[in-house]
Amino acid sequence: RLRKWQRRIRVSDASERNLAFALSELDRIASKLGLPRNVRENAAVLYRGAVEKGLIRGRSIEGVAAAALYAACRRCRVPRTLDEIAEASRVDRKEIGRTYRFLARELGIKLAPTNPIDYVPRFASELGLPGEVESKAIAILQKAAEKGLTSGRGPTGVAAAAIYIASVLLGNRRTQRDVAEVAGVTEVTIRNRYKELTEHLDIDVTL
Amino acid sequence: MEPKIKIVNVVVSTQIGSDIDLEEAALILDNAEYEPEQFPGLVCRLSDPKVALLIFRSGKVNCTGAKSKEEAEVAIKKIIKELKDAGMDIIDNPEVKVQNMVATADLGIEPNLDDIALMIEGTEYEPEQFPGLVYRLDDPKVVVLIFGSGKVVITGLKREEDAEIALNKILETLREIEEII
DNA sequence: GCTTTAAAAAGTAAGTT
DNA sequence: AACTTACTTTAGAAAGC
Repeated sequence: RLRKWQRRIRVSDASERNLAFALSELDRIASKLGLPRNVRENAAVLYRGAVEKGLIRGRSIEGVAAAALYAACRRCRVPRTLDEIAEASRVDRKEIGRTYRFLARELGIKLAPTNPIDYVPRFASELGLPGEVESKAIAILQKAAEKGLTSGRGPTGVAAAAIYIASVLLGNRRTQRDVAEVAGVTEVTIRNRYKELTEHLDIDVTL
Repeated sequence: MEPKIKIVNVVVSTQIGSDIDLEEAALILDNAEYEPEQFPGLVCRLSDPKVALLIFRSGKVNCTGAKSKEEAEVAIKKIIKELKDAGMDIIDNPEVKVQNMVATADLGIEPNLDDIALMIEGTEYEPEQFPGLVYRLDDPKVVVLIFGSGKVVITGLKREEDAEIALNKILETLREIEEII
């Protein structure tokens, strides 16, 4: 009887220790990515939910924490790519993606596909672009979505191309190389999306 | 027979014997690779029916890359003959079972993947990772990858006729979505 | 879970020329 | 900038780690 009691204490000790570790992991990764408090809190809620439903079995705490953070970023509309999360954590993108899908399914969270528009504020800010360019890029992306020019393409690539076009149109030009770097895509991808957007949206970009 | 469905890959399994000496088989078969440290099966590629066969010590055999069950059977008979002619103890006409088939088709329309992802349960669409939307059907238990172009990949098929059934179900679902929108 | 096999879809990436 | 090659996703079997 005493044993059983001690075991319970041990188990709850381990659970608390694991939860504390998970929360510190969330904070560590979130800090590295400069994520706001609400995202961290959202991720913590998701993580606790996963613990309560016993979804951690067979998975690493770091993996679930990283996936929870990835999902929280999307829910808060300040998306980070799987590569960014993977780089900030010590979990590879494949496992984060797999765990994220598992969590979304088991916790009954349905996340809309990442909207390229959600990447614009961050990318534009990192490029030191003014609000007008940001607004123009968003307007381009809205038109692009209406014409089905975003479906199937990587959200970061389309967002990058829209920002590049907007920067040129409003006389705040950034090079494709610079935009590509902050967006984490190649210049080739920006060129491909650039061609597609300017052609189908009848945008005249005179350099 | 409206949509032109094309089977592009058939995976089949069978058994051609038991306790097969893979080292010996590797010497007999031409294009064979056997590296037990890397994988327990012997890999043999044929060019005639362009397929790949995996042969295991247990005598179990997998054949992939065929365009039909018949093609896979031809391939299996070929290696059986080669191994038998070399004196190995092999089963002659083993029963071949189709484990999976992959087909491609075209919906004829360009679907809005975002709408499908939002409105249909059981779909996964993560353009950051892959351009296709993953649609799992329960009835014919298959998985369909839907692309923005309207092209489609159906996999998990056990029977060829299920491809058209799955395709029609998806077209019907897509029509329902458009009505709602 | 991973390893190996084949094949398609479309996007993205990387290395050459 | 074009080409080529290669990896992302899906299913399924096999034997072993």
